[in-house]
Amino acid sequence: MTTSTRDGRNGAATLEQVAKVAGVSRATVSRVVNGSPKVSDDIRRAVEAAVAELGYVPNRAARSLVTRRSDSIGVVIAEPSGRLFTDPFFPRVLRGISAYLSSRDLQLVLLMPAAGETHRTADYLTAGHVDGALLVSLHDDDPLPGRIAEAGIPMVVSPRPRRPLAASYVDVDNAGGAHSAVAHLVGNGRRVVATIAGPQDMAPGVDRLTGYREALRDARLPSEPDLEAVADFTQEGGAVAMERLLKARPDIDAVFAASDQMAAGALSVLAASGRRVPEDVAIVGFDDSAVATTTSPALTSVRQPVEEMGEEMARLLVAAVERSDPAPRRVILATQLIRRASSAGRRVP
Amino acid sequence: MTTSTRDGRNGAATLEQVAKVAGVSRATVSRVVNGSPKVSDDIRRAVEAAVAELGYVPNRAARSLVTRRSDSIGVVIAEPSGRLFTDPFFPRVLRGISAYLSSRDLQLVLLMPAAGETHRTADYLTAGHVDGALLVSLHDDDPLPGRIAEAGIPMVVSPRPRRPLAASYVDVDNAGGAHSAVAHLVGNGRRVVATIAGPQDMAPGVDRLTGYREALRDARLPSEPDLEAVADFTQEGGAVAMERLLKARPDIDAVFAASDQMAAGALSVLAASGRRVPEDVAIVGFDDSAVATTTSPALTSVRQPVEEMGEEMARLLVAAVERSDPAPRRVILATQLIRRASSAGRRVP
DNA sequence: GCGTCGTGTGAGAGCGCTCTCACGATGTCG
DNA sequence: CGACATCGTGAGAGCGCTCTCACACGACGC
Repeated sequence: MTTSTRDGRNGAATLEQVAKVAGVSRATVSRVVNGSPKVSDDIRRAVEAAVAELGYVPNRAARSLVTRRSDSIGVVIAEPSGRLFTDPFFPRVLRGISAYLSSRDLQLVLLMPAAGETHRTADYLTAGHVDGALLVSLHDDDPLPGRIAEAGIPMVVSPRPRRPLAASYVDVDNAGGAHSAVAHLVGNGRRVVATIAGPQDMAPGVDRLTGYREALRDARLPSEPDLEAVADFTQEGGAVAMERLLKARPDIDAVFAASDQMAAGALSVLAASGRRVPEDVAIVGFDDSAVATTTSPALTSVRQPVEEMGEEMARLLVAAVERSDPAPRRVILATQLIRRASSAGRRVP
Repeated sequence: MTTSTRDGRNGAATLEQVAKVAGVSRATVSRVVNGSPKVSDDIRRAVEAAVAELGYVPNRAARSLVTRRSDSIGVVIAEPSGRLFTDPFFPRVLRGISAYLSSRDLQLVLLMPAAGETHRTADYLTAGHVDGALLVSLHDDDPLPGRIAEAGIPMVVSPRPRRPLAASYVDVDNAGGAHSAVAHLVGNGRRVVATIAGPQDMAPGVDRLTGYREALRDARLPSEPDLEAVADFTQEGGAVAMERLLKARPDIDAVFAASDQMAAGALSVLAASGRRVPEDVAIVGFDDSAVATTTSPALTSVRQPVEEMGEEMARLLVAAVERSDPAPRRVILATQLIRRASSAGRRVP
């Protein structure tokens, strides 16, 4: 290392300077920096030495200008879907996304549009500021995916969109997770298994309900409307749903809630009604969030590989951007049932 | 609107084309787009019409290349500080940051470096890819702020750094919040008030402990080492600390925990020891996170204006970038005590 | 020994924008 | 009525990079 090191930003070295130091042309330095194979070994070494000496970092703007790629990916996290404020789902997805993008030297541009900013967000994404978009947790009626598809920008969404959409998606096996939860309850001797379902305008809500029904059918238990209450993934919603269920069917001996938050709400209602958990009523949640361990008793819950989802989304998107491969792909990740006290033991008849 | 609309990205209109349609020069269009005052009204209108007609959006890369500004801000969220996975603090801060940046048409580039990537992150930030940096929740020994300061990149950190640092910061009034929590407990007739403190290598941990001590002093209650246990903001840590406290001082009648997670851990230990909350022992948490309402009883907690913190950080940073004003500023936001069942009522002596 | 090819390198154009500077038109003053 | 500001506009350079194309050079075949 000699005298000249990078000094902040304004003194940043340019290709030109590296070329002069290495005694080659600008074009050759560019080739080395971009890993072109058609450079002789000795020249490559000379250039690399010059790059190191000057602390050269390519100017992204200049490169983008000519390549017409921004080397950045937009990540859209939609308006507070309750989830935003109650469990650390988003940071974990972002971690997964970030890990993959940074390994590929891509920028993660985060967009958290407020309500009513859909238009603005779509404008931004379609203006060529990003090479692709990752859409997390949109509602089914959001016009964003449509606008992006129209503009021909590659995208990957999660969860599974319920309307047909020419886009790749990544999701967890919601139905399978619900199925395993209910099978677990039935396996413990429960016979009157209710569910507090999530909102039916999002795939996770729908799929978890489907999984519940299929598990009952597989266990040859009747699936009754009385045993199903739809709520909104929140604690308050879960509490209200539980009250409704108990009123209709006081003989309930197990509950599968489609989120931990709703399970927590149900728990307080069960306690208030004088029922013991898990002795009288067993309960299983979904998400395996922080809440699951703070309730008493702690919640059995379905864990999803959240970071992995983010990583997989990023991987699919980058592949689509690079190969400009329009064939949509689907990735479904497995869930895992985490057993805790809320569904322990076996009911004594 | 005529035939020519923007078609995705490649067909994007350029200044040149807008100029031709409007019948003026490229320079004039540039002036209009950038809001220069020295353009006559009729020409301005003509240009604006042409811009609308062509759906013109300035090319960020080209602009950056000449202005030598990236119009983007780096936001660094450090390695899982526990907090990342247990409460929705980060999404909320990000929301605040995002809201302000998008109002100023600035890109939010998110960095979530994994352990050991500090060097890489610093390289990125100092390479001129961003105009400024927001550092959230770093540990005191993180070398990142130093590197950034060295490179002369504007930055704002949160929480308050404990080592002297020539940077602006935003934080909540941790000491004040803790003080109000303890005053509340004392006001309810509690006399043996313990605390489960946070890690002492971060300002929030230190400041909340300080607030606790000051409140005891103000209430003319003795501050005893026996009544203080340090934990790590997690539920497990809180449980262990509570056990330690009970062993040393079985007569404890109130606990101030520096996080809701720790309060939740303490709650389970108190229950296991046969103590009733709030009748025998009252407890107050900090953060007012989702956990606070799922425990039983629900936790009284100190609420912090998280979104506001993010917004304020962004505001300070943008001001520093624009005015290249190196004078560090400090902003401390007020907290609010949210009363719930865990500290209700009054002890019957 | 001359054409032909392949291979590594350099010259140069140009990506879309901003910004300085020059210039013509208009207004102001002595 | 000429000298001089003032103001709005246009011409043109140049930001740092990539990429096409031409060229020099050695290897090869006839």
